[in-house]
Amino acid sequence: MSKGRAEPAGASPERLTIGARRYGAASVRGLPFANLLTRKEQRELARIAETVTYARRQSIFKEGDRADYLFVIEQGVVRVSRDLMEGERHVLAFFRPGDLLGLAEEGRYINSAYTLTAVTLRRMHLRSLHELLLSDSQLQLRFLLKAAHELRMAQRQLIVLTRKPPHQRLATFLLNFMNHREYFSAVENSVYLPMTRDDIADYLAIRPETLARAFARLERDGVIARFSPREIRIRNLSELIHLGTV
Amino acid sequence: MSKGRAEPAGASPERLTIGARRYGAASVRGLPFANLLTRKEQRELARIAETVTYARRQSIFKEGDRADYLFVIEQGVVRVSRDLMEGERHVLAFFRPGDLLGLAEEGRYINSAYTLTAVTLRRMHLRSLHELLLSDSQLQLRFLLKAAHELRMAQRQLIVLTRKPPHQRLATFLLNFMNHREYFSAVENSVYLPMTRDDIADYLAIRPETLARAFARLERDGVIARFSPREIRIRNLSELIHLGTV
DNA sequence: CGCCTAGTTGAAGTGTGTCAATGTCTGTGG
DNA sequence: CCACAGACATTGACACACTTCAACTAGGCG
Repeated sequence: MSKGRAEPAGASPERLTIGARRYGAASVRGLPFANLLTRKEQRELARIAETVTYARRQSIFKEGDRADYLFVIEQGVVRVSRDLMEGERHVLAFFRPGDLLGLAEEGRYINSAYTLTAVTLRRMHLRSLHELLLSDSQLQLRFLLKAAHELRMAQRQLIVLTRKPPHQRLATFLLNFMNHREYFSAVENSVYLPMTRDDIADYLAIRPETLARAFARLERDGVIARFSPREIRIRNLSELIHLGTV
Repeated sequence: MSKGRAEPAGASPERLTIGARRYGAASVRGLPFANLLTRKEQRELARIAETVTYARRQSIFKEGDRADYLFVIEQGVVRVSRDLMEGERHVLAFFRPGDLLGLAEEGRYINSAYTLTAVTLRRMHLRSLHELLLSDSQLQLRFLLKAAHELRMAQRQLIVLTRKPPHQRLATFLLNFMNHREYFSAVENSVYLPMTRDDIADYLAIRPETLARAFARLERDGVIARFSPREIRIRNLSELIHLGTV
């Protein structure tokens, strides 16, 4: 069964092996995602994009850095966060393949981006992207729809974080991750979480201790089981959905 | 001085008189707003837009309604909210002139919109807007930038609502309103709030009682003074900024 | 002028934050 | 491959802030 180890440091990010169970490959095409790029649009972008790779646990950019590029994630998971006063930190999102990275204001990134796994990105100079979007309005519409999608997600998250108790925030979070093949094994009914408890706590706007109690509660109520801190088995999906649906 | 009365029910929304003090006229052009439309772009939009007006305290649309139109606010204030379980409600925004109204998903509005004052809107059929945006990529870029702006605001709000105590959320809220000529009188240093305490509480994700205590605290600390529930005088701006800046 | 709604204030309950200690994993080096 | 160190995660006890429940006040509209 599961040995409960974390993902191997040198592993290719598209194949994460958890115990004996293999988590499927990530692919930009074929993900159950709204607003993804068509092949033609990807080719268009490829003309102005260059591929860059980052190792695990590296900073891509920090808030306040000059924003020269917009990134599209090809592979891996990126943590997007903002620093608050006195070492506090808010995690705004965990971005995965297909997501757009690099929200800026007045030429500066407003968030920091950090790789949780090895990551492959396509980056585009804002200047050339600007030109391309003006010349290809179908492509631009994709970006607009993607932005609208992000806006809906942000509003959703706002409601979850301000109105739901910790165990329901956690339920919502787990459901989110179950929607992504790379980190959900349907055979074992288990989710692999590629981030630490501190990351999740900062994402759900609670303390790590409170998060631990939320995990304990879901486990006590038979909703989940914990193999290891990062591998969670779903034991009662309908109850999880009941708790986690906004 | 101020008679502390609420805005007159039949008043034209572009001139709100508070006591002896007159609050300036609202205008789409000239507002200190990023991402506003140029005159040329407004003419473009005008071709497919029709002007509609709503009286005060009316529903424009409800969440779940078929989304046929996107709205641009010309005059007045619109409350955007989402219903939660059991009569609870979250207010996502108070929209003013220049704001885009009508975020939808799968052909349905995801929020409800309600007028707090008399409101003038321009509404555009999504179908014709879709066409227009594809044919005018400069205009589409405006919409994209506006969406990015909304996204930044949502992230900001997320941090305020999850990390700041009630009196600081209130400070942030008051500062927001001070940025808008229609509701801020520089001469008297006073802000007029066109919504009820319940609206503000639902926006700040606190109970009305907690909001009342937050008002009391800012007043006790000499930051504000209350003429009437809806008219607030700013007594210590730098402290308000200190408290309310994210 | 009086009723009804909106707003404020007080007192008690509850859940999350905080502080501290213990337990457990992970990734390193031998 | 194994063992160990340090980071990560969990659990318990207590404090405090917001919520809840209730009473009271004030303002606006009929």
